[in-house]
Amino acid sequence: MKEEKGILEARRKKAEELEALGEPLFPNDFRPTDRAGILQELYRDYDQEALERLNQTFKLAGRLMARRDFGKAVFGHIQDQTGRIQIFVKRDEVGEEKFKLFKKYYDIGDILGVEGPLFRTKTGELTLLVRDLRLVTKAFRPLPEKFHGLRDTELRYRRRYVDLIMNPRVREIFLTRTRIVQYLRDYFISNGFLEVETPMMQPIPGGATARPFKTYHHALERDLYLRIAPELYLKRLLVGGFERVFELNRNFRNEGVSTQHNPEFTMLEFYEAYATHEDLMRRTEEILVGLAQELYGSNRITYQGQELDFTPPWPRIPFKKALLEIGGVPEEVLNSREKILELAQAQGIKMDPREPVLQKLWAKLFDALVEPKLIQPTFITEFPVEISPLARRNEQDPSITDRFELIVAGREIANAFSELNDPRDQRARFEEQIQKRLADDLEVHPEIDEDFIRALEYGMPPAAGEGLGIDRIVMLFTDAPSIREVILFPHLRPEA
RNA sequence: GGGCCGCUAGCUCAACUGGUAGAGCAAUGGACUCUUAAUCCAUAGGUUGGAGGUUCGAGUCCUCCGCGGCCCA
Repeated sequence: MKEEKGILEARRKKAEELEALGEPLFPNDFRPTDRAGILQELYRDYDQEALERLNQTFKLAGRLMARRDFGKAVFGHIQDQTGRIQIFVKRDEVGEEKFKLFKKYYDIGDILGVEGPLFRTKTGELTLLVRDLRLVTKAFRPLPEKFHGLRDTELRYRRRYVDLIMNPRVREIFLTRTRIVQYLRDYFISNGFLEVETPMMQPIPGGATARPFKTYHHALERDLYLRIAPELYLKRLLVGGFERVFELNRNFRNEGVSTQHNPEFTMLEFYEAYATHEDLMRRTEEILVGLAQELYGSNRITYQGQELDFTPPWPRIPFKKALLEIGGVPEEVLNSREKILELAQAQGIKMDPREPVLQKLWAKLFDALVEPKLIQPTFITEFPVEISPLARRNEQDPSITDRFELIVAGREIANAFSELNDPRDQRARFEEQIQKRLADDLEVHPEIDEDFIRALEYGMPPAAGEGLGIDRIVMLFTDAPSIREVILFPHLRPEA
């Protein structure tokens, strides 16, 4: 057994003493009827007299966060999901025996059940005068320091439960995350979209270019991959006759972990039959403005010190034009592999010189030179067909696609296009992708998803689809600099 | 992947050019019936992220490693 250090040992010993006195440490028969934050709100404007007239007692459970001991009376604060409220425990109110238990055996960090009327202290704070109290859950570990709380970033992520106890701002971020997810779900449901669930484990990972996680199904004796995107399955549903569908769930990509990337992240993908990417641009504007209004009552929000204005319409800039004018890449460079590689070298942009697809090099330039400069919401359109294997070709110019990406604050927030529904072209694009694939490229799967082609052969209605990066949207609307601040349990390397 | 910064008591942080590792909060014992970072007295608490090295002597200097953060790409 691991040797325990002073404080842990003391707490354990104390708990065992309490247990020996016949007090259960983890009872489950206390039923609170009130909550701290609700009481604060309800009785905010009640003065002492009004509270007395109420002539009512309240019952709540919460974690003891602080105590101030005066001998025969103790002030404390208890905290539940909704907030905090001060409690006043007096010997004369709770009786000698319970008072002694409280003073000697209950610690900061314990969850207590308390009962009594509300009053106002001399300083005017709404306070529960405790008539009865008991231990609901004994804490065997001490909380962090009351004033500074838990600051160490690493510890905050590794022990998010402590982070949530100590830092109200963190609770707020995750409450906002839930509101955002609920808003989006409501939006799509009320616009006639069906929420569906498609496979997380796929025999052929598709719908994006990314290195997948691989696993193995023993009974089937086959490899399976955690999905990198749900796209190909959602399109099968369009074939099946569901005309508006969405899925809001996790994707997995086997890439680095950092403040901007988590190996599992949340994506909302939606597909709309008989719509085009133009329609989706308008929808995207509507959705983000709606969120800004819902959360802040304004089209403008502040992100990391800069103001973002979501008032539509947002600029639409063709991909190539953005490279030339925003990225400052000269036209003659774009058409020469050698010159691109030269430029990349000079600017320290990482590129594989063996990469056979010129447009993939363009994409690298775009990520490095254009994306970071786009702060206000901007649609980039007309992506080259070579890097858009699932998007419909533009009718006038078959070298580009009817696709857009939404960039906000230098980050890709959404990716959408009118869907390619010609099975012949789709097969040709997949074949092209595999043919041009470098032998050690783990981001392009070397097999064609034949069943997906077969589905297209049955006829997929014309449609447009979009993926919204939920973590990034939450970052924007909670002013979070790191993806780790908006994911409850972000992946970190194993503890040192 | 590269550069820089950090890792010291449960938590938040000190410790000059290398010279006996400290404080506040938390804890323990005590005083106190309107405090809110309560106050006052006392006590205890450490393999300084890990492994090597230099030195009479290392938290401090050097090397390697681990984890995190920031910046670059």
